[in-house]
Amino acid sequence: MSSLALYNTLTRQSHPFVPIKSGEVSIYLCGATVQGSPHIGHIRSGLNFDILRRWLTKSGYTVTFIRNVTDIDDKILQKAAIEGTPWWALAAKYEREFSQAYAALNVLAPTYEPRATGHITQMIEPMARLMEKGLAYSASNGDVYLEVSKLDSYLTLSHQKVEDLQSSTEDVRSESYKRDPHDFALWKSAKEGEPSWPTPWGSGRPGWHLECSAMIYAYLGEAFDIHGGGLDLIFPHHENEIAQSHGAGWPFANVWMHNAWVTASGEKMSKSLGNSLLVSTLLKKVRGIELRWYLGSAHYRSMMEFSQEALDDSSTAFRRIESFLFRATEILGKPPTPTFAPQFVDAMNDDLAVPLVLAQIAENLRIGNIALTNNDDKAISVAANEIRGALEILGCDPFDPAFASSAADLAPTLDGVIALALEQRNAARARKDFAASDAIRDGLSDLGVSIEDTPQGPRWSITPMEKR
RNA sequence: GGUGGAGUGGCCGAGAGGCGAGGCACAGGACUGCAAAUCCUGCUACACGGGUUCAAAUCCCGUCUCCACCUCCA
Repeated sequence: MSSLALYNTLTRQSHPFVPIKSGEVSIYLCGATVQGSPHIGHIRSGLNFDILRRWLTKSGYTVTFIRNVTDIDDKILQKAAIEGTPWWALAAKYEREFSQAYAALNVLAPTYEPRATGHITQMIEPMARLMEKGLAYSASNGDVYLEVSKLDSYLTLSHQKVEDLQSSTEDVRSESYKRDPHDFALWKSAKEGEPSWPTPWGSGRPGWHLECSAMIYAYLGEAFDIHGGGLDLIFPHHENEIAQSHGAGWPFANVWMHNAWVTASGEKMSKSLGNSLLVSTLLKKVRGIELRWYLGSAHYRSMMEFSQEALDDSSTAFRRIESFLFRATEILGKPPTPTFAPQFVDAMNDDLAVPLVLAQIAENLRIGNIALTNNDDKAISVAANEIRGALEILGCDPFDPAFASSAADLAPTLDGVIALALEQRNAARARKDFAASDAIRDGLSDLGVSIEDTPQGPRWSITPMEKR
């Protein structure tokens, strides 16, 4: 049986995964800066790493998964000022929206979810170490900067040269405070009307990068296994995390994993382009499990071009799978038991080759449907078990209580009512009164109840309201 | 300018030297009172130009196009 190999952004290659502590895996994922509503790109990141986490857990590792919340930054302060609400209220509002979106898509809650503002004390330590080593300095404006030129190495993740970097306009403006335009802020000095916390170098608020280094050290220690995030965090965020943490004397992350974008019309989704697709908007069109199936279907390192058509196709495909599992459950008298086929294990171990898994599911679905018509319970069971096993890792198990709808308790009643209608239809069909039988079927269909005649008798399912 | 990524059939999307990934759509067929669902069959593609090789979508050289990052970003 194969063992897990993961692609490491640091080396641009896949390597066999070897955890620091045998049997344990520590993961840190850069979570959201809670300054707006979550769009599907944000959630794709959480979802990709959720699949990794589920797979590691199923592979027998004890996984510690930390995903932070950045609840203080320039944009949060700006937006709060514009809206006239306290910055912490704005941050909390969007943090709740992210939590709801994660939950709707069955992204497991992290082992711990630290907030930046709750870890100011922990940020002092790396700053102090960097100051002691002479790698950081306190500038005349009260900011604390990391002096990039003093580092042993810099930009090892993005493989760039410092001199090739373009200087930003901000750097040009603040050059008088920085010793070098490429130095970056660990700590920003207190400004009128902005929140601040005291430090030995004056009061202020954290720079963007320091919080992650500090929280990683607090929860995962000096060295940990996997650091994840979106592709756009490689530079500057992750480079600067490396700079701070290495500078502080910590070995830091072993493997760096980065997920690719969801694009719309070929371009990265972003608020400035106005092409953001909010999770809440899409959840009005498809169920959470369907949106997850769609967003999880591409390989995590591949760009994913969103289209409504692709989402609809994907939902239809998922309902086929679901329908098979439900029919199998009815025939077998119990839900399938998740199992993992060797090919599935190989695919997941190959840097999470989800698209290969999709092909395996499609093949199993075909075999399972044939078994269904042949009344081959053994084959039905094998196919259903393997499909459910794969869906479980992908976080799309229809039997997962996380996806149970509030209407579930109405199901027995509905079932009875529809069964009654179907009895009438069968009676009509028996006396060859097809006008009457079709009228019943059409009537149910108008209400969103679709009927399938199977060798085991008619089945019904509900078509979501928005699809009609 | 620097650093990466991508271009695969009508559409989506894997693969990374040699047995047609897979899905959707479409066409034909089986089943059905008719549908739906399901199954079977068909649709044989790798941006362009060279090269290496017995063999290239895959390796090499060149070209074109698109995307991302270069201090807000998942």
